[in-house]
Amino acid sequence: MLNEFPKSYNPKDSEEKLYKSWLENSIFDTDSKSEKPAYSILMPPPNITGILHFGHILNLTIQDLYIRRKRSQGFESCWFPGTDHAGIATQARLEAELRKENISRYDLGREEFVKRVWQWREKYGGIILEQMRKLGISCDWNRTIFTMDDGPSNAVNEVFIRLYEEGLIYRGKRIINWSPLSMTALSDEEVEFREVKEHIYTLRYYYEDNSGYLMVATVRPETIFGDTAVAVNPHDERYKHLIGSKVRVPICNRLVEVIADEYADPTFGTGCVKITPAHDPNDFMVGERHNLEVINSINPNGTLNDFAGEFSGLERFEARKKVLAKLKEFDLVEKIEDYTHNVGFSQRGGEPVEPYLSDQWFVKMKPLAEEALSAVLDGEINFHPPHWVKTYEHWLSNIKDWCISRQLWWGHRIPVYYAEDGSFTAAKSVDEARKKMGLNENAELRQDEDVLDTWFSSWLWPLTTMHWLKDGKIEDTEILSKFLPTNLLVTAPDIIFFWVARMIMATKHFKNEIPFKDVYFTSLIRDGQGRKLSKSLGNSPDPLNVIDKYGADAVRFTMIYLSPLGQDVKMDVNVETQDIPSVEIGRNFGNKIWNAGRFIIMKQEQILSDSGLKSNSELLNDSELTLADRWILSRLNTAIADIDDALDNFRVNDYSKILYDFIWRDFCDWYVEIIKIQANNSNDNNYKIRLMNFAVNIYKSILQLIHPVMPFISEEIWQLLNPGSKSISLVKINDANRTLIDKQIESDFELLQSLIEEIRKIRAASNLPPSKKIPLFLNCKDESTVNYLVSQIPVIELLAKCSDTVAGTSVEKPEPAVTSVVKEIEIYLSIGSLIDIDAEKSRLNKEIERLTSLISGSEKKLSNEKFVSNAAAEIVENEKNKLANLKNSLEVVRQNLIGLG
RNA sequence: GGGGAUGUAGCUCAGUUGGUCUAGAGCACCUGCCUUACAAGCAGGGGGUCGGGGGUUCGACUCCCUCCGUCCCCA
Repeated sequence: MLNEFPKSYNPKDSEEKLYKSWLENSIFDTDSKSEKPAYSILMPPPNITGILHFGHILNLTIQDLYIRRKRSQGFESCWFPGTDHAGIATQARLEAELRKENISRYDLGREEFVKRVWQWREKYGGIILEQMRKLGISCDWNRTIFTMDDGPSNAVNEVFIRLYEEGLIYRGKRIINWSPLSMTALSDEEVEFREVKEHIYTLRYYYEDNSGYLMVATVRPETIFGDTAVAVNPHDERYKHLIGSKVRVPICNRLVEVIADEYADPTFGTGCVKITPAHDPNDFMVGERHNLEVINSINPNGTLNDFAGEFSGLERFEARKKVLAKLKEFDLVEKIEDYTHNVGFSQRGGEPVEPYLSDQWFVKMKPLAEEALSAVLDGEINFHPPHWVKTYEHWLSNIKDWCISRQLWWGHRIPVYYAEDGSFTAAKSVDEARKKMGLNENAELRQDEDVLDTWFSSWLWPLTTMHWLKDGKIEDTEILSKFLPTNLLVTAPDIIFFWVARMIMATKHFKNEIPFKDVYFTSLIRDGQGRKLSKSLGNSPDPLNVIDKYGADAVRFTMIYLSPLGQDVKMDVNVETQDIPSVEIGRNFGNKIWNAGRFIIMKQEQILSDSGLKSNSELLNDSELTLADRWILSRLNTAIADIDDALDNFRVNDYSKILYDFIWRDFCDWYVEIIKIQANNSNDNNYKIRLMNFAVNIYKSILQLIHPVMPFISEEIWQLLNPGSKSISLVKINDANRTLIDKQIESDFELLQSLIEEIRKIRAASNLPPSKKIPLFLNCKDESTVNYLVSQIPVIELLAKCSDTVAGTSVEKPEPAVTSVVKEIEIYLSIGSLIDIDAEKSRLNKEIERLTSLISGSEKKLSNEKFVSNAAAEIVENEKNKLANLKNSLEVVRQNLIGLG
């Protein structure tokens, strides 16, 4: 037995073995034909280039917690896993590999390149899912999908075509966010704004007749080659006379008109602003209003083009320096000032994005946004914490069209076909396109070169995971009718727009259904200094190492324990050792549970072997239940009810604290100690067996309660207690039995606890060694208290290290003694010569001081007529009782002090 | 500039509709214990004018105003 139950829990021995057995026993598999009520969660698909980080750990733990809990409550509990293809990241990964071979994707050609990406994906794309298994998560792996699989791809095509036909997808020439590094368009959401310290340059734009110049301020002098006007505000008196005249763009000497437009802010800079329609979204709009020429002077890779003359081919920031030098050379710079402003950076490559004029595909968002907004505002979908609703509402109310085309090769190629005359249509195939366009079957058609934004497939996740339009036709699958809407989505708030909002849009629009009922936005993980975990700061340990050191259960529990709803999680990170020491909380707790189990099992076996009796499953009779037995039943059921409440309201952090306090404080510190007493004080072996069966039952409930967050250790011990059982998660968990919750018993027990704690305190204050048993005298106010305490003498004596207890209503104080009073029970410890009179006097004096100040506070309150007349009768009554109690205690302490001489 | 969150013990946080006793817990710190489930443990202790100021109220950590600090999102 001891082999099976080492002194401390070793997760390494259990985790791999148990996970394997769960898979072998198909514990996580689900059946859409099941009669059981459904519960489902969609896993936010990690991308195939991803590796596990602490954000995932928190996120996955919360999902697994709910899935496992619902499974044990008898639901058909299905967690849908999968991965997304991450267009830009994956393509970049492969291009980096190709660079090592000294080739580019153009050398390979599109078809070959895509083939290589698939090969890469086969090899590495599942790594993150493998890593996730180390955490013990219980998703239905049979249902794993990948956004580039045929099913999801068919759905993407179908959706694109439908939206196109509804007029919700259109092609347009617009200024979009361009990534010069990835050489593709980005959506607005993929751009991050950061404050950057730069300069503002005031340049001289000479009048046509060179009689003077206009001062024009710009932060981007390298874009002058695209200037096609200078704007002033129509109400700006300084420049009114110049409107309609021409000025000379520095260096290139092109003449451009001075135009009047409200966009020019008279209070900013000189009040004159150069207009470069191809390189600034605001300028573009000015250009449209004034019908200006649009000159694109920058190449897709961020270098200047031939419009820049001698600067052609220079990278944009390099070009800025060179252009500036030239401007200075010609004395065209009026002044240079420091200037701090916001610059957009690509979330992917990290480089500043280039506002870029190009043909792209867009989704018209307004009509989709309206449905999505009302689903949340009307309470069909609930956000936790609810304050995210405001963010959501703000975004949807100010929504702009979504740029969905990407100039990449890896992704869903846009299902649009162009004829030679430039006309085009969206279709599932060339043939269908020809038919739609009324062309003969030999007509040459060219498919759009671009692919779709990865999120254009992710937003269909609630549908594609359930095989909607897998074949392009069937919209109502058995899975959908069973599991949609899903119950819960757990995600980081930074993808609320990218993904959450768009899934609501798509599911509403295409299926007229909500994708999920509740959305839990997880906390951000930060280090001890409040910084985000990041590779470059080196404060982001590999979760797999941490799991390896402490065990998956410890990591899971600690994360939940440290993560309050709606607030960031701070975890101390030791950068040198790449350790997270606070995971000890979870490890220690796991070990505590382990040892409590170890004790109960060992005790049970010891009783059986000592008595020679056979084990049975008889429990304690009602009449045999002691106060402590009833108390632990009451506490257990209180804990179950509280846990239900916490989890129903998405307070996972409370759930972990309820468990921690109940298991450690109530069960281990008090109940297990009392079991020892109850077992040792009885000669009835059959009673002892019943007692231990009773304790084991409580303990099994504990395992079931802890299982959602600590699946491995709970399963491991469950197997020891129930040899042959397939899994703890297949055993239905009981609801709270509220008839066993007894507040009177709890308060009786609290009196016992207070008494024991008070005795321990005065023992400690008198430096009495724990090994020394002290005779105890208790003087009580009434007979019922005496009777109650007498019944608890074995417990008091053992837990407070006392002996020869005398309890009564007129117990004399022994001399010399250390003394105290708690809840109107006078306590005397007869310690003879061990007493330190001076120390005892000073302790009592301190106590008198404390009580006196409390009494004066209470008296003041009660002498306030307004308090007595305004406050609720119950409150006043309580205050009076409190005062009486304090006065009584004070009197006792005073007498005790006098007694010391 | 707009919106949101947050400020309670050295650190991380609880504190439910204002009165429950004397503001709690974990970690850290100090003291004493290998009390045969657990030293990854047990028992005890010190430590807070609840960010500052004002207001409402008999009574404010809790409600209102204002200021200050920190963080996030959007423009």
